[in-house]
Order: sequence, then structure tokens, then C-alpha cells
Amino acid sequence: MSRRELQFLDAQDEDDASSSQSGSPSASEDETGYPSSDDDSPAVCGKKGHCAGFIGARYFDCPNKPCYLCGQSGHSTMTCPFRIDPGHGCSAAPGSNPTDGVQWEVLRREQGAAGAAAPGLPPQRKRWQVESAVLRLHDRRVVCLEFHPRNQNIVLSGSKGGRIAVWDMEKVYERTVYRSINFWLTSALKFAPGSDGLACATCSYDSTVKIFDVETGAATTLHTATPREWRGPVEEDGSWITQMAMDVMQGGIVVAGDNKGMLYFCDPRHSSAFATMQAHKKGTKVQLERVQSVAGNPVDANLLLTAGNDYAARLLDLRVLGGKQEAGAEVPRAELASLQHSKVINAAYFSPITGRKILTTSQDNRLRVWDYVYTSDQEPDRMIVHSNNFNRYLTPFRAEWDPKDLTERLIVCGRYISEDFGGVALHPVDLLDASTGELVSELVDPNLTTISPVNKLHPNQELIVSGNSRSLFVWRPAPDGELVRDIGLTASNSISDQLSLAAAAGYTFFDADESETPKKKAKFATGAPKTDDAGESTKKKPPRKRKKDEEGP
DNA sequence: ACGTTATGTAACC
DNA sequence: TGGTTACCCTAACG
Repeated sequence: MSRRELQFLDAQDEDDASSSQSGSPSASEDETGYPSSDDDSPAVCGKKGHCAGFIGARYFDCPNKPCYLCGQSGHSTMTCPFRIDPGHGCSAAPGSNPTDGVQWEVLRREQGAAGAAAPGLPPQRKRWQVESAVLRLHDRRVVCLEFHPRNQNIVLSGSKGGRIAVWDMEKVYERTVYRSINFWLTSALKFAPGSDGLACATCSYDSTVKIFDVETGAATTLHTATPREWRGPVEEDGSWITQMAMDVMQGGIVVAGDNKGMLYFCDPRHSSAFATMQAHKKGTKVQLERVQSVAGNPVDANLLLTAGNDYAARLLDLRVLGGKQEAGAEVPRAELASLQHSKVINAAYFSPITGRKILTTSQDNRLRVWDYVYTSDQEPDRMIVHSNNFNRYLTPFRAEWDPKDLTERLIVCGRYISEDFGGVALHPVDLLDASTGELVSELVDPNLTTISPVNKLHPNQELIVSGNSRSLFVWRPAPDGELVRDIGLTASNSISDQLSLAAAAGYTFFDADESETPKKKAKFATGAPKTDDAGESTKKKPPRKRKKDEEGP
């Protein structure tokens, strides 16, 4: 039996024990395994005779719907084969296992000959725990994160409200929040490659691309998609132009993408884009033309990777920028390859060191990995089934590379669907191996009960920052977190142990809404279901008469 | 306390 | 084709 399966079955056993005590009294399981409802309220699919939703910390899929995770029919998320398989259904890349012998040696020689870093050991399994947190740093949910290139303790974050926060992770209570750089959602924060950290690039739903001074917040506009500062509807149809994503190329060119599928190429020395390009556009009934992601190649200054909600990621060659585009052409002239997906793509990134691999996050619940840029016009080398489908009110999930992993294998991605961790439904932050599809670590903390869609691995330190609604959490490997090669399920690293460890250890946190001094966690709400409350789970909601999301009368 | 609102997406009719 | 409804969602505002 595989490790993953062991862990999975174990979690189920715990569920069964706890749900028999705290399960909803109105639900009972029938022979299909699905709970049946005694009341006649429809559940999810509109049909009667069953219910879907949380019972305690465990979620039951609607039996009439396909699996929430992989999208196939015939099973539920709980029994999804992609979830149970250690590699999530992937075949590992050749040479990804050091015991591969000859293959490993050939790969080492090949990559070494090309001047790339020699492959090291596979990503290490570690136990991570929260070290510090800043609560309610932002006015609205966190959208983007960026580490300061010089000061290792500083992390910048942008919010849906537009605010940009500069937070000192070490001091915890020290932060600056800029409220007037962007007027609406700050969609990206990027330091130029080799930046000294004085100036940072940003773009916003207020349609601007700016560079601002990290110390003072003084901002210079590189481009505005509207004639004036954003203050309301812009287009004839009442919509407006929002800058969705941005990156700074190796050569210092700032590239931003908007909700009309346009790319804007900006020179930091000028106040307007020097070139534009229609990169994404598809559909007649509904226009799918939003740019979701923009990324420059870390090695080749001419290579750009964009992703859109038109189900395509595009590999672009900027040397063709000046060329004339045929009127009505659907494919940008500069396109080298089009990476087709079956749903909206949230992000597409080159691997951080060699720039040879590509990682995409799609709303079809799959992370796709291409091992070589030059075969990106073919099927991906790996599709990792991972829950990164999202609904409204959440920042889209974006799987990101570990910038310090010389093997370019470790990636981080938040998880949408929850899992029962010792009676608590939590949404872990996942570390995965892009070469095998294996889950390397799942980061959970009992105080982190909501979803963390924004996560970033530090370029130098063993540190991860997670953005969770308005707050930021800093993870580090546990002090006693020695390398666990054969993880199995032992008393020392079981999930329930991890939870109690985190709860007992305590960490420094700072409530930016209320306090002026940091606190050491004394007693922090655990988020666990209240056992003295007649089995009422915190996840359970009172019955509602009005249908969810229904408009008022 | 609770209802409403907030520019998503896609399946389904 | 256009309208309607639902989603393992969050949190602020009245």
C-alpha cells in the first residue's frame, strides 16, 4: 500500500470516529455511502433524497455530480483515484529518481553540458509550521506577494482594495500600508531582475501600470489604459479596462496584460506603453479575452509567456513585436507555441533558473508541467490533478516554482477543497514535486481555517509566505523537522500531532487592526468544532429560506 | 444578528 | 442564442 493511501485511509478512519459523535442528526449514511437527508430541501443538484455538504469536518459530494476533484463520474472526491495515487496519476520524469542509475547519470551529464545546474536530490519532505503572522494587514483579501530583493525580512503584498503593504516578517509589528498608489485591486507587484529594491512595479484594476518607491510610496505612472485616472466606467458598453497581470523582463521592460486581452509593453522611462498586442481573444457569445498571467523568461529576454481565460497559454517571441499584425488575425504574430487547456488558466510560469520548464495552473483542477519549453506545443509532460478550481470571492490559485530549487522541481499551490484533519476541515498549502506529481508536504495550521490561494517560496530562505484573506502567515520548517525520507504514518508526523504541535508551540502574531505591539500566542481560537455545543460544527450553517446568491425581490 | 452585496464561470434550459 | 442558477467562497456593510 502506498504512503499516500495509508495517510488517506487513516484520515477517513478518524472521520468515521468523529462524525459518529458530531455528525448532523438529520443525516444518516445509506448503503451508497452518501448521507440521505430527512428534510426535503434540495442539495446542490436540485434533486431530493440526499444531501451534500459538510457533516462535521467531512464534506460529502453530491452523488449526482461528477467528482469535484478530477471531474470524472463514478466516484466522489473522497475515493477519487487521482487523489489516492501518490503521483496524482502522473508518470514521473525520466531521471527524477536518483536510483534510476543510468538515466540519472545521462540527465546529469546532459544538463551539466548545457550549463545548467546539476540535478540534486528530490524535494525533501519536511514538517512546516507557522512562525509568525500579521492578521488583518489588509482591507480586503490579499491578491499578490513579492519578496524584497535585498532585505530578506521584507515582503510586499497587494490587496483587492488596492492597498500595498510592506511588512517586516522578523519584527512582525512593523509595516507600512500605502493606500493611494492604486485605487482598486493591486493585481501584481514585481521587482525587476537584479533590482536593488528601491523601486517596485505594480499594476492595478484601476487600469494603471506604475513604478513606486518602496520607502516613500511615491509612484510614477508608466501607462494608463484610460485617458484619465480611473474613476468609473470607461468603455462604451459600461465596462472598464483593468490590468490583470504584469512582469518585468530581463531587459527591464514592464509587460502588463488587461481584461481585453491586450498586452502593454512599457519602458520605465516613459509614461505610456511603446507597444501593444492582442494576445488573447476567443468566443462570440461570451468574450474570453482576459489576460490572467504574464511571465518573462529568466534567461532569454525575448521569451514571454502569457495565459488567458481563453483556455490558451501563449509562448511569444518579442523580437516580432514591431511586425505588422494581419487585420483580424486570431493568432498573435509573435506566437511560438499555444498551450491548450480545457478551462481558464490562472497562471503560466517559466522555471526560475534555467527557464526551460513551464508550469500552468488551470481551473480544470490540473497543474500542467512541460519539461522543455521547445516541446510546449505538444501535450504537457505531466498533468497533476490538484484542487485549484475556485469560486467567487477568492484570489485565483497560482502554482509557483521554488526559486531556490536548483532541480526546478518543488512547487507550491494552495488547495481549494478541504480535508478532515483530526476533526477540523482545513485547506492545506501544498508543496508538490513537478517531476513526479507527488505531494511533498501539506501545510496546515489550526488557526488557518480559510483558503490560502496566494503562496510564495522565499528565494534564499527556508520560508513560505501565505496570503489568507486579509492576513499573512509565515511558515518555516519545524525546528525538530529533520529530513523525513520514508514518511509513512508514525506518531511523530501524523496530522493530528502536527495540529497539536502548532497549537501548543504558539507563534508571534500581530493584529494590525487592533494592536500596536506584537503578541505571543497565548490562546488562539483553534477553529475546531465545539464539542460542548450539541455536536454543532462551526461549518454548519442555520437553514436558510432564500436560495444562495438569489437576487432580492 | 442577519441579509445583501460584491463585475466569475459554466452547465443547463 | 440568451437567461438562469448553482458552486466545499469570503467578508464587509447596512
